[in-house]
Amino acid sequence: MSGLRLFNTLAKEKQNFTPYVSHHVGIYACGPTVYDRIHVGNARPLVLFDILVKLLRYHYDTVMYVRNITDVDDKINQRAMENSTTINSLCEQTIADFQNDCIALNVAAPDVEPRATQHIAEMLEMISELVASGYAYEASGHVLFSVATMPEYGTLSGRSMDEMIAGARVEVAPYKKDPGDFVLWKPSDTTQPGWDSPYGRGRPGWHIECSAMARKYLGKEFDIHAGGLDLIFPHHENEIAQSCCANNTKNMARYWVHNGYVTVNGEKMSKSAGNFTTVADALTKHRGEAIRYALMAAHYRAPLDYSDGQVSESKQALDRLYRAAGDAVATNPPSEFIDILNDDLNTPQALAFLHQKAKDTNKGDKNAAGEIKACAELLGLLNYSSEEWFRSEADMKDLSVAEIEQLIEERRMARLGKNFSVADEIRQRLASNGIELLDSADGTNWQKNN
RNA sequence: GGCCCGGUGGCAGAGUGGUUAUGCAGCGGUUUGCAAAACCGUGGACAUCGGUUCAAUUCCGGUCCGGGCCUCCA
Repeated sequence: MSGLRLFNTLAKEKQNFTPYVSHHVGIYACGPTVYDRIHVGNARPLVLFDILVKLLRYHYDTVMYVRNITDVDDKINQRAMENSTTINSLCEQTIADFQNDCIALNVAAPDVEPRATQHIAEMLEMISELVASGYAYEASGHVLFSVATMPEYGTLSGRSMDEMIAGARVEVAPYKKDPGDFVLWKPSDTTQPGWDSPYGRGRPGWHIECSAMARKYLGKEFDIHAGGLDLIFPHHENEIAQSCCANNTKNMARYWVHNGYVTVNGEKMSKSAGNFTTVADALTKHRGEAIRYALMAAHYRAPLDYSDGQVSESKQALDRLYRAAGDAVATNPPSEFIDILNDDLNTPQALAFLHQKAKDTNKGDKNAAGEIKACAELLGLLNYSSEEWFRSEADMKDLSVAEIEQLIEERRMARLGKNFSVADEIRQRLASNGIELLDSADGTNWQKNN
């Protein structure tokens, strides 16, 4: 019994979480399409589901976390052409960049990170099952899923076929039997990546890879499927259709978890809107850990407005935690903290709890610092020693550590001689180099400010 | 056009049918040669209009405003 409760999009309410197999959890999250660097909006689910997986690992003996990489997609083809590069080298470069971004944000690698192009056979197998059982049909070189064959289609997103047809703004391809039918396989010309198949040389539609890879690594029915709100329809709806029909199961995953958007001035951050900040850009101004903190500062289902100011505040909040926790050794997270995270991953309240513990530490509670460290581990925060945190960004172009320490010694002598104007000059000089001096009974410490 | 979500103090952001989180910023203290940190105290909010209730920011309904999905999207 974990006590974990999650808001399940399928049920539209918070539910107690129980895995299919006791002590074991399987979770799948939709990963990036590797045609471009990820932006802060893409980073939110990475960080949140990283925390969710850490919490699951805390509760359960084994957790199988699968996060795919989509490396076959028409956006990739287009971008490779625009950049006069090959699809392969674009993908390899983007994956390498992606992994660096994850490291900077302290997002742990999943247990399996399957790539679509390495699972074409599994996709074709699932497609042939769907065709054989009448859920899919061939038309004009395409294979399409027939939504009319699945009465439950639309359950996840809460829309009926009638509504969708009523609101349809898409041009419907003439070969579709039904406007809602979606592509499982499509023909490739000689310039496009393609694989031989019973339907001719072609490439997979977007959705089938997740169904095929989830089945391979997690089985026909698994516990949690996660992703951004914008994947509910059509992506996840279509995954469910493919998987449930091919596998003859009631569910693909039992719990569907969706994170809210990162917004900019209240509007969704997205590639197409052009209002995005890449993680790489954000990292030129901010610490990865501060960005990570900012991404969990709002509840995961609520929108999160991204701004430099927001990240700077996160940095200040982290400073406070680092000062309080220092280099204490992590003990165990208090049950109160676990309860907070168990309640649908309430990270803002979890952070508030850490700040409460910081206050306790400052007031003399000897256990609180170790508890802060332990809690922070679950959130993937406070990964540095306080020296690393407060000094690592020090700009050493003008002053070496030895020079800083020499100046501190000169200042100490000046202070001993009550020569405070000299002491203040040294403080000023260091301050203008971004070094802040901290006097205490034990002597003078220094840190990089801001 | 259809469907969905949200509006909390200067800002960010939890939560609750009655006792007003947390961070940053403000104010007054303690401390400090200075600075920082820390501590103590303090001001300040639940979009709006109705309804239910002994009591509503919290439940219900209308209004206004904002956002999203229906098309690639985390």
